[in-house]
Amino acid sequence: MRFSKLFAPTTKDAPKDALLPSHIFLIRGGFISQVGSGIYNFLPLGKIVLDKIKNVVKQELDCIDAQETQLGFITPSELWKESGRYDKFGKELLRFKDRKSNEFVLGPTHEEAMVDLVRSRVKSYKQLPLNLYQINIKFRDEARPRYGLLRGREFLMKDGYSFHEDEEDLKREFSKMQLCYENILKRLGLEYRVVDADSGAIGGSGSKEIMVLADNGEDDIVVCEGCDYAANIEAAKRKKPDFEKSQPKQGSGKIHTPDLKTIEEISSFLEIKPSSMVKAVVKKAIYSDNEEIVLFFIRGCDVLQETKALSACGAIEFADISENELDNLGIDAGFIGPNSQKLKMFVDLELSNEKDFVCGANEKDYHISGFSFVDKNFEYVDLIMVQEGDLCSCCGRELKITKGIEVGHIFMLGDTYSKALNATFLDRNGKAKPYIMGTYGMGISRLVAVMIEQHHDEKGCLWSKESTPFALSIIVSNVKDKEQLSFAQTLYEKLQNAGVEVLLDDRAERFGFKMSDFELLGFPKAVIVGKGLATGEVQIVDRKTLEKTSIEKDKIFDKLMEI
RNA sequence: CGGAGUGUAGCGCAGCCUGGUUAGCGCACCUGGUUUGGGACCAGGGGGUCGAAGGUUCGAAUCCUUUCACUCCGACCA
Repeated sequence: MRFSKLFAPTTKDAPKDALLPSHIFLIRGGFISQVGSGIYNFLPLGKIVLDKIKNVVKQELDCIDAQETQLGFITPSELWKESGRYDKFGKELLRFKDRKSNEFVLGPTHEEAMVDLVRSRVKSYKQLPLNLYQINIKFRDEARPRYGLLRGREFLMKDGYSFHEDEEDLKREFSKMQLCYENILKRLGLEYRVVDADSGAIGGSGSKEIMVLADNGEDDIVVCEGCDYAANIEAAKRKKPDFEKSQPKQGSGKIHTPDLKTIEEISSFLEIKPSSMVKAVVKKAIYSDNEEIVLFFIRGCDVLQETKALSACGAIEFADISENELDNLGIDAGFIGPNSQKLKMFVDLELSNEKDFVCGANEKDYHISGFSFVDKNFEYVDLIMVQEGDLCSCCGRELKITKGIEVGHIFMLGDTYSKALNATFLDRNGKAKPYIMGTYGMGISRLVAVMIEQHHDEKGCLWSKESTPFALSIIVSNVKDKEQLSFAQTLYEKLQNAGVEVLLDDRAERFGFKMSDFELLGFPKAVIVGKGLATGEVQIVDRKTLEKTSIEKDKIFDKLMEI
């Protein structure tokens, strides 16, 4: 490709909306342009990168016998109603009607559509397992699109679905998919972690997220320094710490604590450690058909992890709760305890069988000490947020918290969808049974941004070998110099014939302008054909180090073919 | 969905408070010339229903009302 013909409008200034490096450089380099909130055009350079990443993903998937399909972007609402997600999915699901008033949705994910495709055609265990995927546009009407391609409303995603006769076979496929995803990220040159994840509302028996490490990531992930344990903060576990015990001088029983509501106030008043107290967290849980107040009890020094709390009570979300509402229920905020509680409540797992706590007395201005969980029949679940410095439950080393961007999520779904959609096959005993399913997503357009988020410098992009739009740019320093131009052109044609993806920067611009563009666009290498040519030399520039190496002009072709 | 902000040329902005001929500036763009190893210089030039609708006024980019779009913080994010 000749740069003089390439549609790549680069700019010197960043658009005011762009904050993250990936967003700034993709816009400045003319890779993408914004159409509307969360919707982007891909210009030629962006399209090449997108296709390259797509091809890597496709190649790796085809290697493990997954088969590519393409489902309709627009899905009839019927299917969504059948699975029950039409109402559950919320406002992210864009619904509309056609001219005949038939209802449709823009596909945000395709479990329903894929099950529908398979259910009438796969009726025997002999046809299983089956792994189908597509790489296609998705639309989710996000409440708040942001960060360019990282969180768009319209985006390109690879979504795959596997069908099995039993859980065992699903587990086998799940591990295979994990390896496949890891191979994809290795080929793209990305540093990543596979982390335990919360399965969320989609349910199923287990899920893992593939996180690319990046400072601007939206997710907090917990990683162990000693072993390969890693988890999303929403699902992270820790080794139960050895808490120092402390008792109030007042002894056990009811203690008058006028107007002392917070953990800090009471712990300093009674001269005890927060870890010897029980904290009550009140939430209003919203379900699809009703709502209720739920109490969560955790150790005074801990923090409630909301996602864990949500899955404990099975609610869709938590809403804020006002002092008035508490008053109406006869609850004194600041004095809530687990004892003889009428409301629905959950207790953190680490508190089970522990004793000697100070907690609220369920009476204004009073706390009780000496409270024991021993032999108390509460519902114990993991509720706490892992903090930096907690210890790993696997190896006991320290846990660190770092930022990541979710680029893939793999689920062992089980039969949730196949049951809901009545999708069954005949097993070895001739009995009808719902498929056991897995689902596997990977954000392709998000990966374009992630490449830059992880690999850039202050001047621009740093594309890896598998993702770069061009392997090499030949920069003609002065196109009016006939020698330079003709040497560059000859080299360009030779390289092209040898199958190298090469760009010839033959624009009538000054040297500095072209170098800056090269740095912004981020191809791995450039050859400068300039004034050195008079003495028989050209230069190779390495984008990463920005080092220039002079080389005899007659040896440049062979040298380039080596790299 | 709650809070804040911005819409004036392709991009970045000034003008608005205090209404007054043809609405400015920088970058980009076009023509000619000089230049050519780090985003050149000189000269000339093109490009705007001032987000939209309505109102006040002799007169609106400017004041008022409504509305739309976009951005940021938060909530949310199979």
